[in-house]
Amino acid sequence: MPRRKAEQKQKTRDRILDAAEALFAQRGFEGVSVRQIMRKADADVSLAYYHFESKQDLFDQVMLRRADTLNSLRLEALEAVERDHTDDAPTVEEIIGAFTNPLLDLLASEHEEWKHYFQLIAQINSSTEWGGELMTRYFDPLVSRFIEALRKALPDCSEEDLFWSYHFLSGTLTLTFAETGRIDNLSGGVCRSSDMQSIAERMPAFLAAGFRALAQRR
Amino acid sequence: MPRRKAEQKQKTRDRILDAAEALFAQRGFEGVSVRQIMRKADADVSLAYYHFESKQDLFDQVMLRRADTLNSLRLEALEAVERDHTDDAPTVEEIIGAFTNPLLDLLASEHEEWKHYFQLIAQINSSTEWGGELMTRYFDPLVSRFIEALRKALPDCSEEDLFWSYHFLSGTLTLTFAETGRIDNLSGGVCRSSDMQSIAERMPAFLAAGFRALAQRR
DNA sequence: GGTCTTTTTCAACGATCGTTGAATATTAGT
DNA sequence: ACTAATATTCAACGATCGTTGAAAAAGACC
Repeated sequence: MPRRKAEQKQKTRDRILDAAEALFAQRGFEGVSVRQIMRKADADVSLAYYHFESKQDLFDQVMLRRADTLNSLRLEALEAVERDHTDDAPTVEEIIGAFTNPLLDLLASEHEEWKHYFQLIAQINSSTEWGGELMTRYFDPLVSRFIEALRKALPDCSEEDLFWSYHFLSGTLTLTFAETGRIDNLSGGVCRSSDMQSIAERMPAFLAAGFRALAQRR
Repeated sequence: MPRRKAEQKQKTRDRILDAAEALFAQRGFEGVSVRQIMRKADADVSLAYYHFESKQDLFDQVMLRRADTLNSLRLEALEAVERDHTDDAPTVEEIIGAFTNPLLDLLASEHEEWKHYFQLIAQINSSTEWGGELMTRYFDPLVSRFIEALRKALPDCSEEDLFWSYHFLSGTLTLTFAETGRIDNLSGGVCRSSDMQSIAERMPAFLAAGFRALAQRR
């Protein structure tokens, strides 16, 4: 097994993925050309087709690259919370925290990379064209696991209310972590999209209250 | 003033706008070509450039066409709620209802047209590239008016909490009304994106509880 | 050093892109 | 009916698109 060469190849591949991730996040799949991606990656156009099958495949690999990391961290966080509750069930806040805290941690450690990734997810999640298959394939299994935990935390909540609550959460989450800057404009600088501290303090409380409101509905 | 001809022109213009709206909603600005739009509108390519300055202008006019209608209906609903409270302030639920009910009504009366429009808004709202200017220009003034009403309903709420609460609401709203079908997949058919009745019953309660949770935070 | 395999570059393909100017069809005003 | 104005079509432009095959460069193995 050649070492130097395989390493170099992986490095090039990652450079292409990074460039693609940033540009796709900014302008969407159709808004970016392979040529622009490779220019940003400082490599020849056709090199993209040596490392990837097609533009579509390149996009899929961008999505896949971080999906496993994210899913693992979230699952780990959920299991840690459950481990602390051997007899009783974790609270809604704790479960939502396990779902959102990994995102906050990742943004704190490697901000730019994950910011682009979350922007990409936000776009896909609110698109009818792409969202369906992609989100279902890579994220729904873990989401079902979280909903299962929430079901135990809210035993009186109906299935419909549970799914709708998660759906509302999903919209809040994807928009917030996309850091679109919308709130910066609207608030005239009072709030900043990138202020993860403020988000961590507020989002779980806001969403948990919503879950409880629907669960206690008659 | 010529009547028949001006009418025909307006009809053609609307046909182009309808086709563009549907396709932009489905695949985004860059994902659709002017030729595809005009094929769907059953008209020649260059006719697009007789009615509109450019592809970008066509997109802007698609956005503008329904913005005024939507803003007016929302403002009217808010003022109706305020009229019913001469001495005390409206509740958070009522204000949120005035913000969301017009969307439900429009979807009930002209479902397809407005569905495409809301899908378009959802895409723009969660995009860093386009969202900034467009949303700020056409919707933020009215949003500020709603936040003002919410401030009166929650006099103890800090400014930051108020803006963050609205931001969370905004994510929930745009995703939900885009009818992406995500919840249909996730729930295995228990919930349907197009079930406006279920949304009307749940969303205001969910969001109002969130607002109150942040307002009562110490 | 020479050979083989792997990585990168060069040059080009047909298709489609947004846009335009001139020609044609349709309607308005007289 | 004739003319002027408006609405629509035809034909084409240069640019860029995603993608490919063959040549060149670089590292691995003997």
